[in-house]
Amino acid sequence: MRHIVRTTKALADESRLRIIGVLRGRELCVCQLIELLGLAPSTVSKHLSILRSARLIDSRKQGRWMYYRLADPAGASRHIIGALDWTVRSVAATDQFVWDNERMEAILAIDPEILCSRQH
Amino acid sequence: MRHIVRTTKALADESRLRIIGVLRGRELCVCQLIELLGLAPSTVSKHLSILRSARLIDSRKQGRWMYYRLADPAGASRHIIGALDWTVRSVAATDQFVWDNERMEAILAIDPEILCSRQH
DNA sequence: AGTTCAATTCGTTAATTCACGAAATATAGG
DNA sequence: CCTATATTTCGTGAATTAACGAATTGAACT
Repeated sequence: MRHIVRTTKALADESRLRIIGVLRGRELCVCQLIELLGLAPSTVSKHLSILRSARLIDSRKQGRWMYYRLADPAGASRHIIGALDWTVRSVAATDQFVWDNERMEAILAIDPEILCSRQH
Repeated sequence: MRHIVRTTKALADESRLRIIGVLRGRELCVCQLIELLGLAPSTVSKHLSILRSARLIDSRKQGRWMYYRLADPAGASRHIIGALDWTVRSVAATDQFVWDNERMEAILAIDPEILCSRQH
C-alpha cells in the first residue's frame, strides 16, 4: 500500500504530470525541463527526484548533464507500468500536453550548451 | 489537465485508496466506512466529498443514510474509468486490502442501526 | 590543483492538506 | 411540530508539500 500511495502522490502535481507528458518517447536533460516549466532548477530537480523515488522515471548521467526518461516497462512492476500508461494517455489528451510538446520542439532546436548557460 | 490533477490528488491519500478498495463491487454507507477507517465522521465525509468531486465515486441518499459506490463505468469518462481500473487492481494486491475486506465482512454483519448509534 | 558549470541538497517560507470538534442540514418517526 | 439521528459544512491547529535562493557535489577542461 505504501508503494501505491507513493505513486499517486508523485502523480498529484501538475508540473510532474507535464514532465511525464513531455518525456514520452524520449530522453531529456534537466535544463530542458527547467526551460519548459519555468521553475527554479532546484524545484525541477526536486520534482524529478520525487518521480524517480516513485520509480516512474529513470535517469542517466552523461558528463555534466543528467538525462531523464520514463521508466522502462521491461524492468518496472505492473502497477508502475499501469500508472504510466494511464498517466501518459490521460495527459496526452490535454491542451497543456500539446503546448508543452510544441514548446519542447523549439527548446530541442537550441544547442543545450547555450540553453544551459542561459540559466546560470 | 485540471481534471487529471484533481483525479491524482484524490487518489493521493491512503484512506481514500482504502475506501476505493472496499467499495469495489458494492455500496456502503458512511457509518460503515467510519467504522472501518477509525476516523471522525467529518473526516470520512470530507474524503468522500473529495472522491466524489473527482467523479471517482457516486452517492445515493436513502432515508437518513448516504450510500457510496464506485463510479458507474457506463457514465464515466475514459480517464476516470482508467484511474479506477488501475487503482482497484493496484490496491487489491495489498495486504491492507485483504485486511479491510475481512474487517468489512464483520462490519456488514452488524445491523447498521446499531453500528451508527454506537458512533454518536 | 583550480576553474567552470549542471545538478542536487539544504534551509526557509508560503500554501495546501488532513484531522478534529462544534454547529448546521436534512430526514424519520413520534 | 418536535425530537433524534446520519451526514455535511465550517473553523482551527498540526503536518505535509511546493517554491525559492544559497551552498554543495561531481564531472570536464585548463
